[in-house]
Amino acid sequence: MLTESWLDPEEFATFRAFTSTICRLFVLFDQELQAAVGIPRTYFEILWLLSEAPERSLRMSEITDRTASTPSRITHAIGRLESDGLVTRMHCADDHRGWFAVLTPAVQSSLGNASGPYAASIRHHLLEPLGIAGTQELRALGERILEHLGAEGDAVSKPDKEH
Amino acid sequence: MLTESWLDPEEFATFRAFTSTICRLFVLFDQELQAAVGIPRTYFEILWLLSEAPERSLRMSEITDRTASTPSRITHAIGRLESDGLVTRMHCADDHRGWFAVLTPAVQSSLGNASGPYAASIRHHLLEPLGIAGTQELRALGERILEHLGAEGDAVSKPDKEH
DNA sequence: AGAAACTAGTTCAACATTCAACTATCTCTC
DNA sequence: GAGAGATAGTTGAATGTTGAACTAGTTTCT
Repeated sequence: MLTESWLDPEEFATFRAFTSTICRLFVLFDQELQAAVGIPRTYFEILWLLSEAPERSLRMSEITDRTASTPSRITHAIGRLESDGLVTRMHCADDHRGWFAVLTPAVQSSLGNASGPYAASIRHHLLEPLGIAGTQELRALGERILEHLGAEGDAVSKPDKEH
Repeated sequence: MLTESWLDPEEFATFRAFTSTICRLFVLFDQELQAAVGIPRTYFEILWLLSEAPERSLRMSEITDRTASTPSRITHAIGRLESDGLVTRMHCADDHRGWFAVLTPAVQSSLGNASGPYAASIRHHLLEPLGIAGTQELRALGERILEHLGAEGDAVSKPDKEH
């Protein structure tokens, strides 16, 4: 152990099992999508969000928030998706600082192939092994953590508040 | 929705809650560690592994496995940690293809500062909101998924088996 | 109206990750 | 013991991510 204030074995085991599982799942999903569409999972999540949005479009900042990402990353991501012809940018009329990312019609056909296998992979590697009960448990736990993160508000973005 | 074979709302909600929670947690942990030691979380995990290992050393391949990573990534990571003076490489006597990564004595003091806040962050953002019962549930779920991944063996590495 | 502060998004450079060769060693089999 | 195939790890180029500095538009306050 690195210090005496380290996690106790119980906590440690949970953290490890948790993160290691996630990492392995993410790797699988990434491979699946890379093979199917040639884009990373994080980029596919953006297309997914857009596909559900009204007008198939979202503000850059909205994408940033919903993907728990950063403005910079989204700028780069949309840049690449744009040059792939999957997305276009549209200037925002209300707020001239803002931009919308809009799904192109082309994307519909080119991604139909991807979403099926991706969904299958999620079902196969995450949902099936858990079963219905486990799936509900997992969702409840995830939501509890998220709630807690949200409740802390700005304290989260300033970790030095802890001391 | 991108296609008719997409996830149903229940499955969708679970997957979203799950991944979004993880991403947010990982971002927090990353910031914490970046501030404390100036290395990414994934690199810190390697140091953590090494600190627990006998002789404070592990084979490259062992690190690859335990971090659910790739050989290339570990090579690069150890390369950086080495040039930071946190790790050294030691040729493996038994198997001349192999190398050990060994924690330097220097690292003990320089990481003592980091592990405390990191542990606190894990406790604060993950374990506390769940409570003891939730923590145990989470571990059980993680292990179930992992078991399933393991059970599939090589089928996992060849996703085209699904069709 | 005009300055200060804030917000949306981009840019650039440093850094991390991936993927596909590639080298070196080991193991198995004939 | 020689050759085929497997395993351990590295390399380098392409790609993705981060963080700080920046531009431009918007709000707020007086």
